[in-house]
Amino acid sequence: MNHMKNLPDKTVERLSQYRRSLNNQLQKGKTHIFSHEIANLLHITPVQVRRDIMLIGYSGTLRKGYSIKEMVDLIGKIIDTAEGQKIAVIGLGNLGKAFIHYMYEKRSKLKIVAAFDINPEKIDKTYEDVYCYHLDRLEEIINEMSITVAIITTPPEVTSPMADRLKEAGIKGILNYTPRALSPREGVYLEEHDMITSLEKVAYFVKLRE
Amino acid sequence: MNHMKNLPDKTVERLSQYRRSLNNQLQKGKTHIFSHEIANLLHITPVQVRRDIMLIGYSGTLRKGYSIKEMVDLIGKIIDTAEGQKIAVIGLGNLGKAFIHYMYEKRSKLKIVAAFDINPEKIDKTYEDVYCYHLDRLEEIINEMSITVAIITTPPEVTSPMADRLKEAGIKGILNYTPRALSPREGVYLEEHDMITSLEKVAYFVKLRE
DNA sequence: TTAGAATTGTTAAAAATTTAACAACATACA
DNA sequence: TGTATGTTGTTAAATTTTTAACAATTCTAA
Repeated sequence: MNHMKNLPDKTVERLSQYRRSLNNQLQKGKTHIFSHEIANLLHITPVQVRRDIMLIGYSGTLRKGYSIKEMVDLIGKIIDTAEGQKIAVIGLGNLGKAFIHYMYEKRSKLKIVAAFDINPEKIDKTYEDVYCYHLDRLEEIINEMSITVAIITTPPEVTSPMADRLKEAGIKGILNYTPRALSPREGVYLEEHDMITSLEKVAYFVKLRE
Repeated sequence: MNHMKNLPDKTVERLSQYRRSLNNQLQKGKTHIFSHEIANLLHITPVQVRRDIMLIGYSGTLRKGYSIKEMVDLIGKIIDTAEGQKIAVIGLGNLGKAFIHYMYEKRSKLKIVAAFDINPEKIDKTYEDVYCYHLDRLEEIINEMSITVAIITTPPEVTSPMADRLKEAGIKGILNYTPRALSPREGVYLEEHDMITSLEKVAYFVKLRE
């Protein structure tokens, strides 16, 4: 179980995707699955699937494949903390709401427990069961609820100061979905996602093929 | 100019990020920039920056660094098509709107020219200058406007049939932002993005550090 | 005018990631 | 029974990506 500390980055990313697809299959009533089936779902190679599975220390049975249930549980043990982590959404605009909606279908132990905004019309109401607080109460609520991860979906002008504030408030991981890139903060894991970049990548490869 | 056909995948992804940061700097009045400055902005290494720049065939001046303007233009030449590509958003929910809003600040030649939905309240109105059509007119409009790329932000149940329909309609690149993974379609470049995965990755690394 | 500092461009080495290859085994069925 | 088929688990090879190293150059200023 301890070799899992050293899982390759790429494998970690795929684990989450495996679970997404495996849960789908589970709902369809499937109980076992072969490596090449998983590979098809994610459009990667079967070898890669088997290798990842090896790395997390799981084994399938030779002619039946892998137990979907067992794999989902194991991935959960690796990816989630025991109690799950708590997440805050900073900025309850379209993107913030999209996140909340996304998480609503509950694939993981991760839970969005609070939203923050400065728009009085949004404050002290819930959006899909998530309560929206005034930004002034950021530090207080993060502390009270032991929130560890924050998703920034604010306007780009305030991205950077917001990251500072989140760090001060004790946040350990930031997912930045605003168009403005952040520099890393000591002691805070930072993941950037720029929606335009993902779009430009698609456009580039479309162009290449012409 | 022809060696650019073979740019490494990772370099292509970074090009778009370089431009995002360089444009920021340009607005601040900066005209030249060193490799280590760019590296700081994206939190990568200066060597990597220089190597990427080498690969796209650009050169800086030895003590002044790189001309920001020239780099932005060159990246544009590589990433954008001459006229830019046209993009459709499928599903004008929170996520669809977030995309439109994001693109509003216009960093690239890419342009969202149409949205599609089935909600009568949204149809035949514009959202931030993007006109929303009824989904029934998908094929017609894609054809008329020569739209090449589509972003799927529909509910997960219809992700897969929608991809089929988009392929039939002549779409060349799909960016899937729904929680349901797609299998690849012949002749269509597919990029998946699952918001939960990006969140789980952050949560995983936060957990690791404890 | 020469030494020193800073920066680029590029080749080579290292590290990470993916893919191939194949032995071992289970099952089906002739 | 035993042979063919299909699948896993794993080592080794190949590929991709990152990092290191350093020569070449420009500028500064002693």
